[in-house]
Amino acid sequence: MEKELDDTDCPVTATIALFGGRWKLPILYILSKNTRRFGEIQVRVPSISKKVLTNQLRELEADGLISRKQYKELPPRVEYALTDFGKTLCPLLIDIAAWQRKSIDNLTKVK
Amino acid sequence: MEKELDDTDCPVTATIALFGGRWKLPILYILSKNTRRFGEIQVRVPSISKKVLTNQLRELEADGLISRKQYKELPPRVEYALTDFGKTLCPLLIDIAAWQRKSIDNLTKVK
DNA sequence: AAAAGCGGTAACCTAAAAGTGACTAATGGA
DNA sequence: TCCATTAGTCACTTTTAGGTTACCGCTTTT
Repeated sequence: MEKELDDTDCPVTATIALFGGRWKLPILYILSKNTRRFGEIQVRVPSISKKVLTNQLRELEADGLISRKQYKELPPRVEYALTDFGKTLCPLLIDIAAWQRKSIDNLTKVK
Repeated sequence: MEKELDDTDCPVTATIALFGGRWKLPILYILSKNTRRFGEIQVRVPSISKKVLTNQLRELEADGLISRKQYKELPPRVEYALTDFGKTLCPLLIDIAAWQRKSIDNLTKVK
């Protein structure tokens, strides 16, 4: 049997690396609706800690999906938004949300 | 500011919990094309160990996305397949793969 | 007679991720 | 005068995930 897929050519592995973190998709989903400040994101993903949120945002930024704009004020103000590249994910986010709504019976049955 | 989302009502969080593991989406993708035996899956996800593969398969099974059929033979034969519920994910898998193909320039640029 | 084949499990260990609490900056308000 | 505010960072500990090796059962092949 010859090998068909590996880490590099599997068409979903590279993608999952981008938003596979437990919080990345929720964060992207939140930002797909509005530009948000750090604290606003944190409130909307309640069980995430500052440290982890910072970390996830940094990775999303490094991957070019979100932008970070820091205002020179005190107290500090930082706004996060989807980049143009990040916005290309929106249809996917919508599809995922739609799938979840259709599947909610199965999802709750399983829990 | 009132809270709008939490872990339970965010429409993408529950979904990411289903296939958010590093290997789950690739496994589902493989099974979307064929029913596969344990060893066949392992060959197609080369850097995964038996232990982790077993673990991921058990979780996917517990979540109702895949089925496990064990034949009473020796050496053992076990076949994994998408359940009907799991099959409802196929369009999503296709969309994700399509997005990745369109975004490959950005993805490689970032790396 | 010995080894390979398959689909695991068990025990053990390391590495990565995540949680926690304290700390910072400059300003506005009580 | 002193506290609250925001978006983090730092140091430290705990939890989790993952890797590694060895082992199993029974039949067929060498």
